[in-house]
Amino acid sequence: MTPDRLSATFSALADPTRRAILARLTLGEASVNELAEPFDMSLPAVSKHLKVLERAGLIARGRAAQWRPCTLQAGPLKDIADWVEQYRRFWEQSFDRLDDYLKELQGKGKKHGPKKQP
Amino acid sequence: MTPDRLSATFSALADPTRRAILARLTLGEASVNELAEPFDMSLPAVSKHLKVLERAGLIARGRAAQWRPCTLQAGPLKDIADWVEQYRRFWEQSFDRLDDYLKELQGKGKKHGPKKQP
DNA sequence: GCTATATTTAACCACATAGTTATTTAACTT
DNA sequence: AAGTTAAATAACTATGTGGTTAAATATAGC
Repeated sequence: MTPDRLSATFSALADPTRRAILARLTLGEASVNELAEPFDMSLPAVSKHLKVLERAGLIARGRAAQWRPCTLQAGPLKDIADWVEQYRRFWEQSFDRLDDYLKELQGKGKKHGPKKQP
Repeated sequence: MTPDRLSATFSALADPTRRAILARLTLGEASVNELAEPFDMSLPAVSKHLKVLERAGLIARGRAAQWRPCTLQAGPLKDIADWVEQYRRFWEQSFDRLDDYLKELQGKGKKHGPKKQP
């Protein structure tokens, strides 16, 4: 089965090495050797990570002599942002509940705090 | 190695079945059977997906008689939102460039369109 | 054409993932 | 106690992932 784009993007982001590569690319394009330099890992391993990022549409690769400079392509990240945005009210709601709880702890003197079902 | 929380979250979200389960849980808590119903998949398979979601902190499981109602826990999704937000300027920049390009195509008569650095 | 540099590909290994069916555990019902 | 329902676990299979080392490819420079 060909995995959907969103799955491919989440999957690509589920690895700290790949996220670090993306972070590096926010500073500008870089060669494979430059990208590999910070990692205690062979070059082919990094090359594989780049292939995953490329297939997810998160990087593009140019050609300049024997170098293949990589550049960040943030399009799929917008998809992630849009997807997760659907859930915003749920985590804000959680914080609201925590907030309510803390307020209740502080205001012990008050009756009972708000109830959901009276 | 114990994978970091962000990796675990991205990894959990990289599967369309699990994302569908989370979507279902936005409507309220549900039993394992209820969650499994839409999928052409055995119950143990769904049970495994739930375990992945639970270990990523994306759901919590209660107890009510022989049912284990699942509820959405959106906390880790905020981490995703915060992480991806770092990259917003990059996808907006891409759209800006596309926008500039379209404007340039339309306004052929005008001098050169607005420059970033004057 | 030869050699050095940059990168990819091939072949392999260990382990994780996503699914299956069969069995087991837990709690309710009668 | 026996049976039913809900869910998890066990045991297994197939495939994917992340890493390795060694070999192949592509380009630049002499």
